[in-house]
Amino acid sequence: MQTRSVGTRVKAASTEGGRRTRDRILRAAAELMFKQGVAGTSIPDVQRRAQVSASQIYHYFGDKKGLTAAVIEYQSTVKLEQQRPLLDHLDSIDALREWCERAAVRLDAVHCAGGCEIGSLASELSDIDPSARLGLATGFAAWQAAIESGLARMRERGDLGADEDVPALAVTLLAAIQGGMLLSQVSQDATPYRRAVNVVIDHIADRVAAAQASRSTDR
Amino acid sequence: MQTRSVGTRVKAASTEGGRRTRDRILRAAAELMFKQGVAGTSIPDVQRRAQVSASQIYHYFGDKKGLTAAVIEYQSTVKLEQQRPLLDHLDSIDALREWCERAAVRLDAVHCAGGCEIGSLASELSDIDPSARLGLATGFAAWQAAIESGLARMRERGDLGADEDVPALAVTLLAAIQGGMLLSQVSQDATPYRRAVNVVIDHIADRVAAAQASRSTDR
DNA sequence: GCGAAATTGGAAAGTCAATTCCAATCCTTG
DNA sequence: CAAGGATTGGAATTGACTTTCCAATTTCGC
Repeated sequence: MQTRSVGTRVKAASTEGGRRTRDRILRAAAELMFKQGVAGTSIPDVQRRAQVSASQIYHYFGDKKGLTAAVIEYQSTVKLEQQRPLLDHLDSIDALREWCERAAVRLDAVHCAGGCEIGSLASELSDIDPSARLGLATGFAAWQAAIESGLARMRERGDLGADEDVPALAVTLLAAIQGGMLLSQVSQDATPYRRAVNVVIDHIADRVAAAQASRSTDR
Repeated sequence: MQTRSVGTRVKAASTEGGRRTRDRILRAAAELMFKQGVAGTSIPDVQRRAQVSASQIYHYFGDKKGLTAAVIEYQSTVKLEQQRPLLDHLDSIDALREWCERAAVRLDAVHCAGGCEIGSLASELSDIDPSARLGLATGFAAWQAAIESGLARMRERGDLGADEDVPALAVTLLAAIQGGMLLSQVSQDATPYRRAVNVVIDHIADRVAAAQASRSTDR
């Protein structure tokens, strides 16, 4: 991963004020890139939003690519941490529904603007920025791992049959979330997201019911 | 930012050569915008690719927004027509699998670059170009309608129970396709797409099996 | 074949973004 | 408090892109 370019002339903030500035820039850039896309966000845009001068941005991030990379990492980790309490307990149908519905409420709140923070970046950057693609792949992997680990626990516990393809179920839920958010973004209505996600969870619930049935048959 | 602009100074090609030029531009723009995004595609890019001068592009499309709108319509109708034979017969589990696998093969062929022609445009433009969003919503609606009509036929036929929520199943499959393609694009591996789509089709197949079971119970 | 309309080439204007640079100013540390 | 690095402001450079414009040139209807 020769993350290139970023290695150039990037100073880590070593003073308190510096750290706050860097943070302000990062937040502003993340918000703007989420709302308008990376290409639609100019450095002057970020300057205005963060109330900083150009040199501060270049001082801390090197160039726009470096800033973008930082935003990707920021979104990946921040969104993950925000949901940590929920993510760590995705080991029941109810927990899955609750987690997905949480996102639906957020969609409602913003009238479905922007879609998924990571998904939007992924769609825009995957094909044109290899190092960004890597970062985004890592972000998605973390998400998928969280879902998988919940499902795996359900399987160990016997809620799911030993033969269930947990990775496939996990990736399907993630895909439904991403695709559902995209459809909701385009239609400006969270219904597609809710439907897609709930159908997939219904399917998982069916598998749970099947496991239960076969268990009671066994004895 | 109303739909305007497109109404401005756009000449329809009235001569044969003109039509071919317009077409060449449209194809070039569609391809480039697919591969590099709309923002990443400049007019000079399109000029080079289509071997035309700037004035020809502005002559036929008015401005970049008009060109983008034309590309959206082009992708919507062309992709739909390409798949027409399959789309009109999505009324069996096998047909659904065949249709989705067809797309998977295409993903393999391009190493998952670009994702979905409509989905990529949707993600990039939905939030920043209202008229583009409308066009994309129409495009997605056509897709969804095709899936729904196949499922509806299965329901009429009794393959699916009368109580099945066909629109929800259809939107879920569409979401899995879109989300799966996104995940595949990011990971450069068609596996996520294949898994997501097949799990959703498995679910539909389960519903078909359930309908069959309840039918044989009835008699 | 002739005139009008369609089509085309290519230069040029105007804008704006990315990035660099240098001179201030601030902070920390000894 | 003085040196030196960290941080900041803002102008200047460079380059690309969108769009306009006008002068050819071709094509079509008659």
